[in-house]
Amino acid sequence: MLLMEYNFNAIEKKWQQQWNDTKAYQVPNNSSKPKYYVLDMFPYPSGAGLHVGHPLGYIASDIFSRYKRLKGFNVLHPMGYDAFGLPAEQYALEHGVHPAVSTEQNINNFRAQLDKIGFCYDWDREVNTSKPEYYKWTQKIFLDLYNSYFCNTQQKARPIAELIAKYETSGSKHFTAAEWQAFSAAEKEEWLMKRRLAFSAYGEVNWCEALGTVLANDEVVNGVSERGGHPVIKKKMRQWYLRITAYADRLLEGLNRVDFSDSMKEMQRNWIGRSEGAEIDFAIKGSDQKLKVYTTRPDTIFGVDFMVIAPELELVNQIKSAEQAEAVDNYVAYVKSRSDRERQAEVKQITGCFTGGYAINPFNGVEIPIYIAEYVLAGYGTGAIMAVPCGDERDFKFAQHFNIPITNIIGQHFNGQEANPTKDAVLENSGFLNGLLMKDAIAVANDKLEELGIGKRKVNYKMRDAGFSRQRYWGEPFPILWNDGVPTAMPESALPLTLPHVEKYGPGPEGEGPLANIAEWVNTPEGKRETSTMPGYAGSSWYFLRYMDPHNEAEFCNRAVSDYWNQVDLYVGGTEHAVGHLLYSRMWTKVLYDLGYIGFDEPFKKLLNQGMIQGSSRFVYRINGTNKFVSKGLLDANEEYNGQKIDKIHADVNFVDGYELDIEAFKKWRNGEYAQAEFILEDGSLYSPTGGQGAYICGAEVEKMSKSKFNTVNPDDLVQKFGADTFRMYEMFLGPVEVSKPWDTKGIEGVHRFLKKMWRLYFDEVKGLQVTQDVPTADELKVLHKTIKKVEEDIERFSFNTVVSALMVCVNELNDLKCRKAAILEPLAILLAPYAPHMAAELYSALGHTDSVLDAAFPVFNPAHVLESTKEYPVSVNGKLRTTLILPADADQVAAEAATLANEVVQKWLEGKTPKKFIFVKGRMINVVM
RNA sequence: GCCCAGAUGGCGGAAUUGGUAGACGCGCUAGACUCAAAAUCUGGUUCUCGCAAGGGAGUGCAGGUUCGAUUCCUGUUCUGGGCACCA
Repeated sequence: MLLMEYNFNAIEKKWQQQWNDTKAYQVPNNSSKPKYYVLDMFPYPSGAGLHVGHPLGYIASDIFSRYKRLKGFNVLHPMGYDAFGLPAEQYALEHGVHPAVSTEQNINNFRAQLDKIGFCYDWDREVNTSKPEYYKWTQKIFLDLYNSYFCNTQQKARPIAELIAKYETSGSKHFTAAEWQAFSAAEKEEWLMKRRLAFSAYGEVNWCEALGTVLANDEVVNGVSERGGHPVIKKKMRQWYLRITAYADRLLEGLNRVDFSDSMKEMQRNWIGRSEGAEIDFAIKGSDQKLKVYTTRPDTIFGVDFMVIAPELELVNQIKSAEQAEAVDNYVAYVKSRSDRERQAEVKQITGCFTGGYAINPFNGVEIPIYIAEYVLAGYGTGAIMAVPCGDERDFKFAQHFNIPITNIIGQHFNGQEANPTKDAVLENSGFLNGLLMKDAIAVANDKLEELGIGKRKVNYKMRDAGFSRQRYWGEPFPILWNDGVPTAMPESALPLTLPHVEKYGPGPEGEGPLANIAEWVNTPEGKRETSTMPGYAGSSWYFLRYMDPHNEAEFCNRAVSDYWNQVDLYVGGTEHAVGHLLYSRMWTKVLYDLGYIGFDEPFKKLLNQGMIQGSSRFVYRINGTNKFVSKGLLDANEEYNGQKIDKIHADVNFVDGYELDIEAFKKWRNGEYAQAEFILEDGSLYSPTGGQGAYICGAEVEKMSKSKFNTVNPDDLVQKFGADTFRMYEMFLGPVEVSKPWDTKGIEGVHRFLKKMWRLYFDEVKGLQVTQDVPTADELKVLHKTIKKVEEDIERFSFNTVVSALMVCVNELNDLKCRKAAILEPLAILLAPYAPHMAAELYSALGHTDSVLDAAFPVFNPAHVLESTKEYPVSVNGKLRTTLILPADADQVAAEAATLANEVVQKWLEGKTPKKFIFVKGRMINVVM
């Protein structure tokens, strides 16, 4: 009995213990082996714990790490926690539990769940962004950002001290050295703030007056607060920002040097949104003010029929006419209640308001009405556009809606029914641009604008500087002190500035963060502390560096150590971080590189995106107003039962077997909420606990996996029931890692059966180990080497699901061959090791090894074993497959043609005619065209 | 609305450079073993016509390129992700 059957519980416990005891996953910072760094996007430790969707990427990266180790690499594969964030604070608000306490509990829970799956993390390197030992360095990097500026000539970050020195000796284009020296501290700081990489400025936030607090976009639903449904408006507040726009071009350029998917690069490029155009100053009728617009199409300037400016611009108040003032004010108030998203999304419903003001076209003197409209955002370009309805669909619809006459500058290219955004039309009605092709006219128009001094070429970015402060408690405090509105940085020696303990998590006065309520913390002899905290992405922008040197108390990461580990070779995570986290961490890396802390300026060499695992929800159907449930098949096409309305209710997937409801479990669910319910089964009979064969069939839908939909599946239960090895393999077997797919627990038994079947190649349940030392046959070697090739190629291209299939095929074939030979089974155990490390270790040691399977050598493919002397060709006639033909592997076209035409099936389809064409692709196929 | 991605049997998926569509697994089904059940094993399983041999159709939808298209191109529908304070 002992170890003869596949006792996964005992095996997994034994090897996890052993690997723990021997520190088998500990990774040294120096090694004669080549290095390889495999990183997962670390998790936010949510209170809901892990569901089966979370480990998908972790398992993929774990397999790859183990594979690389077998291939002889020194592999860094760490794990940690992105532990600051809003949910813990929300939980604190609702339940009074301190975020530090709930976060620690959640981390312990996560850790226990992760450990069961058998990952090869070096836990000695664990990081936790909410620990002072960690955020000390987040604060230090913030100070570096604060104390640096982006030098436009060198195109890199430099210490701000260099800029100050320059100002002192030679001034700038805005002031002389003498003027600088005469500035007050506040005036100096005002100038420096314009250059610092981390800077303070005013920006808009979601403000909820009723709650007295700033809300995250997440907390605002349809313009009102999620909690309480109070109105939310935009309000200006002092914020911290990171000057990521300074790095826009380098962030674009760096994309050419990293291995991300094209779509991921595309998303980042679109986010950065670089465009080349012109800024043009329009005179405003009856005013000295200028209206500055940004356009990528200066060639269309004679087609401008109206201007649109962002409602929040100060200019609006200066140009609105007396008659339009009320309408303008009402519209501005309306826009204040709208989110940026809403403002751009609802194109069908056109809104806007005429200001009563006019701009003057500099080339023909035409008066152009100025409108305000929500679709123009203040944050992009100059916050004002020149609208050309014949060339832009949104402008066209706007013009139609407000009955603005449309000027056609592209002749027959414009049909009056819709705009035509072409650049290939010849311009008409366009003064000095007449007769030019639009794409040629752009440069001509730009030259003219610059010559006349009313405009200039300008590169614009859609990307804005990143908001870096939150009016929250659970984040890194800023090492900043304020005196009379002037910030000063704390010295690095004073770090970490630890987060003080609070009892209440509500907002401070004026909507500041909760820290503002602690007077003794805020007020110091050196000044008032900054009361906002850093956002979630602060700690995650550099964590991959801390893993390299996690215990260093003198620096965030030693240069020699980061030189050794260098870039992350493989980074695994979801596409939802495409533009946020990935851009921020790329920017931080570039800054740290510019300042000489590290020797590379792109953090992630290769990015692998894992898809989302969706939930497969199950529904039960209650007849409306009763406590009676009806099986799915009894519902009619309108989802009604005998004309009665039904309530569709989520049932917990964990007590539905396939589609069949476990009625007794359902009755006990939710404290017996449905204990008294009656059930009409699929066969129409009424359920009774004692009799009957009938079943209650549930409905099913694919939805996001979420607690509220009762479709989450906990990995712990599956590991308990089938073992970690089965669980790991099944997660991979589900489909390609990159693709989203629904979870269905049902199939896990197939993978489990496969592992048992493989086990029985080595062990007989009665006789024990059955492996022999006999010399393998050619067939057996062919099966093995075919598998080695497939497994290696597929892991290298991250096709983990097909590796599982290949191993299944291999075991099936060896089983058919009744192969029991160590020469075959030992390499096979090593092939299995990255996927099912526990079972592989057990098999490997059973074969007599005292060394660890973790450090075995990956089997080497030998093509000699898989050579074929013949090839079965598919033979098509007119592209339709009609038969197959076995030919020698080295057969040439002449031989193939002779054999094909002699074939009786081919002759039948040729009906005695001579084929027009004979296509032969060696090693592939034959096609006869007639 | 804008950006990105996806769609193949009852289900998850395979087909790596345009070359035998449906590997592998689930489910279903027939059988073996068993007093019975579980476990295990063997066979079948895209749809359709046919007793069979053998045809026909088929990779969201509509077109196109090609000797040949799941794969390339154009258009279109639906689904998922992101859109700047969720992480």
